[in-house]
Amino acid sequence: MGKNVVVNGKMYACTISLAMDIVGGKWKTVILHHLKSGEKRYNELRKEIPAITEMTLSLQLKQLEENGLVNRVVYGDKPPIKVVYNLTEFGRTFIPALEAIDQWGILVADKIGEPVQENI
Amino acid sequence: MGKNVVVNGKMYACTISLAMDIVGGKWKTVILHHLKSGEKRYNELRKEIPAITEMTLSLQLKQLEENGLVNRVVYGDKPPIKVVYNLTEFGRTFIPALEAIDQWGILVADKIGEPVQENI
DNA sequence: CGGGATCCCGGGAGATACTG
DNA sequence: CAGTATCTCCCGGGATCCCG
Repeated sequence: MGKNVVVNGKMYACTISLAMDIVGGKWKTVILHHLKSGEKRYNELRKEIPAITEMTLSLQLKQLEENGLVNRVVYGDKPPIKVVYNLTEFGRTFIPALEAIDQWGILVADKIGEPVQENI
Repeated sequence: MGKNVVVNGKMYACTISLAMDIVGGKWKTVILHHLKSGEKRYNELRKEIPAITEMTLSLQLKQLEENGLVNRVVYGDKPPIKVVYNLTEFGRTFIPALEAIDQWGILVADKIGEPVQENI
């Protein structure tokens, strides 16, 4: 039932745990979801994910980049510089799973979520 | 881009973070994956997921049960008792996402995983 | 057999302030 | 503009032992 796999020196008993080790955590899937629609600048991501802190956002982006899911492109060498993030080809292979998770989240929200005003 | 949702008093900025809050973590998707094929006893799960500790397994099962994904059925009242876990109807709604994650994990393993002997 | 109690640790994540 | 540098807190998860 799922063969053992070794990736980057770490051993996984099944492919599910491998996948969750790469895209698990509180923010990674959220970031990937926001990059699905196209490239985004750092501050765009911050505004679209208000609950994340600067430090956590840049840390998660770095980890996604290290795992080859996200590409980081820098424009300019003197401040103000411009940095753009987008999904790599490998990152895009995760989109089907991402959408399946999103669909399930929508189902859960419809089923047991309480409605909330958009604006205060 | 994804409306705010409140579930169990917690607020989520998008459905992805809601989903990850329910099935995230190191073990929940792995457990659900092993329950996909049918009901399992506690010790069956332990043997199929050797890397998990007893305490963590029972804790994760309890949380899955609290969120309505897993059903726990007890047979007998004097030790040795028999406890069986299976997916609820709601838990089964997560299977498509689970399989999408699994497929992606397989893809990752094929792409960057190193092969490993099954037996020592 | 299927857990609970207890103790513990590492790292994920936040708050605040600062910088090339 | 796009981050770092610290410091801190919290808690998911592990280790060990025990129990109905």
